[in-house]
Amino acid sequence: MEDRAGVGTAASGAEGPAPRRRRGASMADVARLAGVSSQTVSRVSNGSPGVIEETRTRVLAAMRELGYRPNSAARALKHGEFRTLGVILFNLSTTGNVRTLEAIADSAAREGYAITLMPVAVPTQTDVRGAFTRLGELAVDGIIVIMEVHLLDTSTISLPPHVQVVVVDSDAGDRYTVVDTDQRGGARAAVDHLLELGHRTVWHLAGPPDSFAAQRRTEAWLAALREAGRTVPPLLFGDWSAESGYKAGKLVPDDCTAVFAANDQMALGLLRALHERGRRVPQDISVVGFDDIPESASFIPPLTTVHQDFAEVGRRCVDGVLGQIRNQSAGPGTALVPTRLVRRSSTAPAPSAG
Amino acid sequence: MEDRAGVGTAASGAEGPAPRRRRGASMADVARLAGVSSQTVSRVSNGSPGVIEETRTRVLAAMRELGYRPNSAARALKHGEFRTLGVILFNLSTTGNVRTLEAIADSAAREGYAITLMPVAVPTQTDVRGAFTRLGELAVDGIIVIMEVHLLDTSTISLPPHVQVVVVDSDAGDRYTVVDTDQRGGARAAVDHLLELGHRTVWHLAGPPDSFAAQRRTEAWLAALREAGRTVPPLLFGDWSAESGYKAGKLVPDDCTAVFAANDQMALGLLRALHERGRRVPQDISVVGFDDIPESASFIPPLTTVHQDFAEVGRRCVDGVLGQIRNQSAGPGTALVPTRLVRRSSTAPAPSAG
DNA sequence: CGCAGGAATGTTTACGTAAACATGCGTCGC
DNA sequence: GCGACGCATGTTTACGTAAACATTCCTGCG
Repeated sequence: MEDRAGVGTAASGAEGPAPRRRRGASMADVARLAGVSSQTVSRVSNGSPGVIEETRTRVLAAMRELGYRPNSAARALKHGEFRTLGVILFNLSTTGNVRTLEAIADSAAREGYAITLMPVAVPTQTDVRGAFTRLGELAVDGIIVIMEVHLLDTSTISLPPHVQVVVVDSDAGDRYTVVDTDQRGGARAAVDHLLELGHRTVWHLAGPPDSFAAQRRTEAWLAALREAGRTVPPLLFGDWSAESGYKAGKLVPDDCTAVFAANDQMALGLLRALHERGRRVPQDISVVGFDDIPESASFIPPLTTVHQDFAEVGRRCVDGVLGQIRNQSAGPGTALVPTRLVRRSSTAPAPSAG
Repeated sequence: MEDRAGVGTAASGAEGPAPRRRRGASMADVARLAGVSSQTVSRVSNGSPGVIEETRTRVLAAMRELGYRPNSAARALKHGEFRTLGVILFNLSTTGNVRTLEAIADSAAREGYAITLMPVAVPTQTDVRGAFTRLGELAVDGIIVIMEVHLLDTSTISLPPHVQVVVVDSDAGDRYTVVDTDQRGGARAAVDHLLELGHRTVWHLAGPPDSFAAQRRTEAWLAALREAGRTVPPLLFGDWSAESGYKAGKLVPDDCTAVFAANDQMALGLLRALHERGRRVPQDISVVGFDDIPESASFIPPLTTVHQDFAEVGRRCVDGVLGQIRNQSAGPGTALVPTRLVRRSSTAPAPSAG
């Protein structure tokens, strides 16, 4: 009576209501039903050769009957890998983050990897460390951090060993692999474009100062103006929202003929403010955005903006972690994804200048 | 010589360059270093009682030295659960989906569950089934499907057994647990609000016809008009985008005094079109949106809209799956999350009427 | 002084899978 | 006709953890 009946799928007849196992059928169950060994089931399950057609059919039938599906925990334990990547991010409310996440998920899926999400509500040091720790204990082979604000630098976050990390949009290129859009190049292209159109100088509607992306775009704007020997107008700040762009739009002086906004949403608000003030775009004033969100082609007027290739960023992130996982290779360093200026109708030659 | 040396951490002296194990340290490694049994390490790791302070300290030190972190695959295998929920969704481009996902991730994290993302690029039957299969093999205890279009109904998608499913925004309430916003109630509140303001009838700018949410909002709009005995104007269709709302705004006839848009983005485009046409909102025409996205309070004029509580939806989804996982309970059925009308400045009494 | 009792720690085992090795049987070559 | 080979399948084992059970040792009481 001490046989393995209690482990069987069905009621074992004795000892009351049979503890009705909750876990799914295992290979052993399938093997028993098909009258083969569990190893043969394993071979069928993995498509390994060396199983005669008839046996395979019988095993497959048994699998179907029992609703067998492989236990990935056991598989992961055996293989030493989870085929899963963790993504830490701070919010899902900015276009860039969401699009990047989307691209990461797609790329990962294409490589046969799943994505485990680890959102961190408030980006405090403690929370980030907590997230890293939890992810470290989670079933992931690598981690991608979508880091928009200054954090990794300011403290010694201890990453779990044996887990590879790639960071998006950060300054930590000396310690981690960083994938980022070429913010500087994009911003520079935007400013140069406006200068070439004959504008004396270019105002800048910047994003929040603690954002890496905003910071780089601002730096590049400044550098471009300085190199061209132009006067540098005061900075305007927004918080990425259209509303903040609208507010900033009210502050732009009448003699300003060109504005470079750090993202398309703020540019949208800016356009609205200018419209309300009766300043025609692009005849009186030119506007360039950043991101090339889908809607920007439908703004009034269609927005000249800097296109970011989020899909490519996602792809490189995934390639980066997987590369590290597989070859042990690829130390710290920064990979830049190129941007390109998309010229639409919100920019034109300066009104009075040549 | 047949001892366990080969299993040890360091090189065993013979046979060349020692295969340098890549997996992290295991309990056995920690145990060896601390001079205790692996069971004691387990007890320390899980905070179980019955470990003297001195031993605990020594074990913790060994853990730190080896950079030990528990192997979640082994844990999952032992426990029979992964503490992970899978989320299937079709795109990350609509506000609602993203916000819901965010809420789900937060709720899940609070319950100690992680989220595994499974995006399905093109929502064809095949792809969905594929996603379900892959997720079935994945390390998840339950699945939440964010289903915006008609799919589950039209075929027999076979869900992996032993995995609980909750669906957001679907008609499949007879077969799955469905959590949804009270689309009908919200739409009805919007229409009633406009009728109470004395508008003869209300036009409707609907979302894409294959969207469940759009469909329900349209139905409720229709029902409300019919019950009030009003004439039913022709339907306008958009695709959720501001641009489509803008286009629809050009088609609204001059004698129309009230429009109910199926989401805030389309309402935004609508406002722009009306503005360009010189129709003042709300003096000449009232507009109501749906969703209450953050920006809607900053539209011109601030938009009266139907607030959706995405956080609550996410919470209920997680509660739903976890409930099913834990109690086996909760069969099919639909849970509605209430909506509420937020009155701002885009609605006013009808121009000529009462 | 000896033994009961309990606290601290160790040993065994099972979770489900799959690599490595073992077996058994049929067929082909000489 | 008999052994070697190879193919289909079975058996053993290990992956890392933790429950269940076993052992040791110390304390306190009779």
